[in-house]
Amino acid sequence: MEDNKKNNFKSIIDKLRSSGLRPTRQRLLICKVLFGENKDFHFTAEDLDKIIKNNNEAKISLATIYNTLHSLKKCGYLNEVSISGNKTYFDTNTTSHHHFFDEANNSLTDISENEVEIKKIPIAPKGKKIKTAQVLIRLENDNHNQN
Amino acid sequence: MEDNKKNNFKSIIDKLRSSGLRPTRQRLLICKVLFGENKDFHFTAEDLDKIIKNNNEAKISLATIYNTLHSLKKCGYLNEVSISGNKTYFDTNTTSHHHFFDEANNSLTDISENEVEIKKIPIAPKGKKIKTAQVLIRLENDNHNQN
DNA sequence: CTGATTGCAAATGCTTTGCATACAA
DNA sequence: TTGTATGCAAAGCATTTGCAATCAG
Repeated sequence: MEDNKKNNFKSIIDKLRSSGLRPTRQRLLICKVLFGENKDFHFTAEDLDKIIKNNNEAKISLATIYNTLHSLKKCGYLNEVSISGNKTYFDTNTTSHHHFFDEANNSLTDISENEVEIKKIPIAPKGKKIKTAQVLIRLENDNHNQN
Repeated sequence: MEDNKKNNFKSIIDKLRSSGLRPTRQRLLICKVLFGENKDFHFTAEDLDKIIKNNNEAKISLATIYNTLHSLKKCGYLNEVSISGNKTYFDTNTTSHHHFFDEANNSLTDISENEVEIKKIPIAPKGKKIKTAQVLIRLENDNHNQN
């Protein structure tokens, strides 16, 4: 487990290097938070800022957080998800997948690709091709049947 | 056709009234723009502001445009679509439907409900129920086969 | 009249930018 | 040393809010 983390850490340095990103203290810390645990999650720049502040490992300026998130996105280590209005959400899960969006608390959850099956899909307009087809399932509270 | 517009216009007044919205000059003008032509479209508050400015019918303050859009949304005459990042898009098509999003030019197009069929869908988490399931198909340019 | 609506300008919230300082190679 | 990256504070947008003036019923 410790070994795993070390390996992850080392591989992160390599990944950054191979993408032309210098493995700076700030980038490593951010990557540790984002990719250290191996569960996928969604977050905003400010979420990440808070997590880092709470871990109270040396602080990172918000500007650097934004820079780094965009760099990681450009290199394909993060996806950007546009769902709830005005904030930019990032997703550590870069594979093709679907989402639940819970309107009661503005939270986003992954749905793995194989839990959804699309049977019929329109053809792309001329000169275009389909890049991805993602399903967004909006949830609301079920007051009649709380299970 | 003129009759149709007049009817639309009249029905808009009625609609507004029946939703408890006073048919003010500003609201009528906005509704005329949004629902006068009977094709569905997508727009931002600023788009609407420009359209109204260009038509150079009496100007409407941006704050009022925002207010009105939110009122119309609340009454179910508009849908809000969150797709391309930081701006809020509205959609005059309030029926359940899907979208193409063309990444080459950031444009959104409707896909009618019956062009898509979802075969398998996950069950909602406890205490929640599914409100809608919408498919977003991202498009990119097809450079190999322009048709 | 009386409460709803408008319009302005100021305020807010998220994100980006400019630029001097610090750092990695 | 040399170009990259960081951090701060300021600027930039889209959107919202407060409040006085205006309008609809």
